[in-house]
Amino acid sequence: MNSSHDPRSTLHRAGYRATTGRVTLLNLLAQEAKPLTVAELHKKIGVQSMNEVTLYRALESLASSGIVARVDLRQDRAARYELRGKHHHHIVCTACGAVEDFSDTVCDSLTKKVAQRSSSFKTISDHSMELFGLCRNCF
Amino acid sequence: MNSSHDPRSTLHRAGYRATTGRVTLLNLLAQEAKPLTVAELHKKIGVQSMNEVTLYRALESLASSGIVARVDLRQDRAARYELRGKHHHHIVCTACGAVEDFSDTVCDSLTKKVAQRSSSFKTISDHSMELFGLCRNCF
DNA sequence: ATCACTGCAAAGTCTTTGCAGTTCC
DNA sequence: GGAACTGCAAAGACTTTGCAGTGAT
Repeated sequence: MNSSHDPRSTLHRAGYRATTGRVTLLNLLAQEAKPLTVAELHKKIGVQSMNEVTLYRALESLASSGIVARVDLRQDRAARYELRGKHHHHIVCTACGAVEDFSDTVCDSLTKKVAQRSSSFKTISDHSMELFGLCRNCF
Repeated sequence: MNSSHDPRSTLHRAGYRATTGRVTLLNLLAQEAKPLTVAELHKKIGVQSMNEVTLYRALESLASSGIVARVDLRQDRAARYELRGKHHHHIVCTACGAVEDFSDTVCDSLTKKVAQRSSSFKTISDHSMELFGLCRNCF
């Protein structure tokens, strides 16, 4: 049985301690459909349960080890975080902020092609791609 | 002759006034290879020549009318701006911050495909895509 | 017992807002 | 002349840092 959905082992595997706050954070992120800001996460976790600074530090750690991803959805100045599950991209409604995921079928090959053609780049390790438009409600 | 490289007419066409600061800004952006932060632009324009707040306001206007584009290159928390010429994307070196442009050949078709398949989105008007890796110097 | 983690307070960075004076059309 | 633009000062939003105390392993 895979342990990838167990916060405690996820944390331990990455060399972190399984503190209440971080476990709660990972559980919360696991059931979220879209990337959340630190303020949103803080509110959901419970303002009392975890200091906002601690949350910042936890997210920074988790992002640096690839457990969570930091996403820019152009919605505001705040960074958004989501669990790094299977690779995907976002479609964002520029009016209401609704987010839908989609899987790409071409990014990998495009990345390879661009890397080969580039005169100054050696390796490409990651990429971002988001679409922006209007959802049915806002159209 | 096309007036698309003349800051004054660019501004006028968009309904703005061709003030010294904005003309200088557009000229500066035209000769830049990569997106710059407000602080970088401020320094290049000359700290005396244009107040930083005015620069923020100018960039906000120009971005809202599509003359400049705001870009997120994950380098720091500051927004970066570039002239919106022909559509392109960026490869960013995660070590030194070097930026190279590339043109995409697949984004448009991907966008159409995703829009068709999406259950909740009506139209897609824009997209972002950046690649991250290591340049030859940092490899 | 040790070292990662936490909370609190404080500061730092980037950006926006208000308002009075100035400039472009 | 009038609306757009500007500068200055101040506030606001988001994030980071320092340090002493707490908790997980």
